[in-house]
Amino acid sequence: MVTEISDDFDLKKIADSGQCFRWTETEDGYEIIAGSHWVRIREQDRGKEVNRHRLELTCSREEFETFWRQYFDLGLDYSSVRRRIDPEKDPYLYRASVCGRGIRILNQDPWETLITFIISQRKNIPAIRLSVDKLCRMAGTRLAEGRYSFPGPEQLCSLSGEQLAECGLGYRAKYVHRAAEDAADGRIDFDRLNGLPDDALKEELMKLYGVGIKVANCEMLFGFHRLDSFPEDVWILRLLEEEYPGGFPFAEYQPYNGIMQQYLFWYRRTVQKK
DNA sequence: ACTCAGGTATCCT
DNA sequence: AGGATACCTGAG
Repeated sequence: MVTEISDDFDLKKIADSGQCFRWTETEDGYEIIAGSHWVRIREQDRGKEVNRHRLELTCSREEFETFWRQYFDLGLDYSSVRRRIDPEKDPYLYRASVCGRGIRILNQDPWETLITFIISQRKNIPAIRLSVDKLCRMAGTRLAEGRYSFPGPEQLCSLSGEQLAECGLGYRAKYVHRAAEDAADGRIDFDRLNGLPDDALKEELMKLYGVGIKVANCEMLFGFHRLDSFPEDVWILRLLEEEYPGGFPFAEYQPYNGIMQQYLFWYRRTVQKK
């Protein structure tokens, strides 16, 4: 099916934004696995009009409307969020947002996101991808040739410590195993967590073994779509130190500080590279 | 060989 | 409370 989108939308920037680890580049687009859904997506007539995107997906219109529309967060107008940035008052963020235009915060499954970001600690992005992929092949459900869903809590529980080690989890294996146990028997209840306000949700997430401030914020932003949460990693910390010595003006951008974080992170990593 | 990676738990003071 | 340190492992 084909759909038209008239808003910021850039597949490559989303893929490189560090929020998703199950996108693989194809000849002319990406292949995405999310939950039990699998799709190939490409943009037709790329680069003609700025905010007019014709996307071709290998799914039915029905599946697009019931799943992928929400996944890509098409209900939020990112260009209007971006226009809140005043180039005079915040030139650094403005530059970042111009360069990062097209990034969107995906709606990903909170379970999958939790495990992925537990794995992410002290790993670079290729290494995260590799571990997650091994985990899916080992314990996920086969969707198609060579494509596996992310394993559910019970599926992950069934793996031995040795098998987890084979996925290159290292010292994170015990965190992943505990999370799988807790989710499988309901001690982690994602529906309940989803009903909590931001501050209570963060508090609950940080109680989990292997989840500190950074992973909790990533889970808030990418797993629970709390768009105001602002993960502070080594890149962002260095950036804040250099560019915002008086502190970042969070009050200006509520409730979308997380989107601003994504522009900053992407700009710093891919444009400035320092 | 060596450092570093989208950090966190644990052990100090 | 806040600071130092160990930690698995793949990539550059």
